[in-house]
Amino acid sequence: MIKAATKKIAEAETTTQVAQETPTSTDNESATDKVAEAITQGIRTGIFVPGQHLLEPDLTRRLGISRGSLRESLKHLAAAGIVTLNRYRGAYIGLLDRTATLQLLDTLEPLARLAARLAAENCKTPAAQSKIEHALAALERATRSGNRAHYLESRRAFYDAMIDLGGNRELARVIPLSRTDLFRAQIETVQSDVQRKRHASGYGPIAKAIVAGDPKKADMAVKKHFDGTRKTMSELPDNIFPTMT
Amino acid sequence: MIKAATKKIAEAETTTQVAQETPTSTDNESATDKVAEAITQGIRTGIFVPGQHLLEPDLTRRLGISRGSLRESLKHLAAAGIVTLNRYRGAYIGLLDRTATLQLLDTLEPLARLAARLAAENCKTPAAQSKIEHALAALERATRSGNRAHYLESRRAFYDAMIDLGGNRELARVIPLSRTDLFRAQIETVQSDVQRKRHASGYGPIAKAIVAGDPKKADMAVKKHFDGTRKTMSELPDNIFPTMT
DNA sequence: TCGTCAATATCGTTTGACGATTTGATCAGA
DNA sequence: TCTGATCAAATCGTCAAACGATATTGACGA
Repeated sequence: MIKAATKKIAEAETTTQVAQETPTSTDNESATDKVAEAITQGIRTGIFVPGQHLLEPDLTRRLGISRGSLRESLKHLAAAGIVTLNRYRGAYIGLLDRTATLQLLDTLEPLARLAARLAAENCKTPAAQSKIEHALAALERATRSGNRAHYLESRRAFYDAMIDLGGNRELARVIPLSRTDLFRAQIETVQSDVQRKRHASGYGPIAKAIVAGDPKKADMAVKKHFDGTRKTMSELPDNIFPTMT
Repeated sequence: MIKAATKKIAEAETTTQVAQETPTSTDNESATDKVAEAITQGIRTGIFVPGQHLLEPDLTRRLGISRGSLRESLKHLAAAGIVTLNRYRGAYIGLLDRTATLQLLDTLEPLARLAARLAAENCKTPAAQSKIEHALAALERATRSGNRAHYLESRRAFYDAMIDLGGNRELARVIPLSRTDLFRAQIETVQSDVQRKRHASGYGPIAKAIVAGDPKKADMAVKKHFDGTRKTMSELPDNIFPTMT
């Protein structure tokens, strides 16, 4: 049975299509950055599955780049925690067990709350308010659409808008380095619709508090959002997490 | 589609190993990792100065590695914010202006406070307590010695001990990705002795609260420490920061 | 059935090469 | 003299090929 599963993974690897050139990509991007972007996008869209083994020869063929550039990309992604490198064994898409997920939430929460507070403090102009509201509207639209990649993209866009509004560059640098995208991509595939809805509904109060310019309320809204996520986590069965052997 | 992805997760579970890196120091370091370590250490010792331009030919000669490996290292360091890469212009050791420094403190503070709380909660055994006390003793010794590299090293070791004790792996991953080392290395060269002493004295109460197993007090001690650092920052003249051209 | 050992696949690293871009100096003209 | 264009050198981004090192796999024999 192990063999069969392995074969299925192999099939998925070989039949996976290269992510077509992103229409929004700028020409200023280097090849290695484009590859990194392709992989992160592939995780969002489900082309790459958490835990999947990435083979250098395969990736170089599919992405049409040299091995050196690919390895630079993998180094970059490894530093961001998206892939893990095992010496002489290659790269794997990151995989979070239950403990790692809870620790991720503990780490991310204070950063997200800081981001919300800063955003609320700086949300004075109508332009800023509309940016948050637009991001929220897009997120709600994506939630209704049921398209997983679209939802994950909008969710990240909402965070980006919030962080950008706050104006703290270091925060903007660090938050994406937490493995939130990985966590979301992994959970998104296993949670129920009601859990998904619960999670998505948490962004409304956050946006409202930010637009109202109320840092304290924004902070609390984010805290509540994280508490809800922890609740969802506690409801998920053990078998969706990798087993440590 | 979501169903399919779920199935993929299940398959990945059975066929892929949990990417679990060995937390302790492993000697199976690759050359690129060693180079990255050499550069960060070089920053601590003052061999590399913030803002310095790193030339690939020079570094390959000096470090005795190939260009490919060096570039992988630089990619890793860039992801960690230690160096910044400019297309066709090369790599520069990161440089923080006053605003970036304050934003760095704002971002790092909640993480450090979380680390202190977790450490205090888990500091039940005598072994754990002695580890913190040893780290503090080494830090105080380094402070008295006046050796800058030694002090920066001990300071990081103290943080590492605290983070390790807390047991949150994600926090352990994210905190080094903030550019604290860069900030410290930059400030260390310009602050006065009284400022240096003030900063170093902040670690005593933190360690004491952790050893006492008092999360709340540890949290407050870290907050005070950061407030002191902000005060030091406000006392530093503008001319020590890079001028934005 | 289980352990041993060779074959294979993949990774880590080096070397060399080529075009693309920036940089700095040179030089002509106002 | 100053200004601007021109050109050569330096450096970077990328590719290709190769070699040893290591892990994985599968066959073989006890």
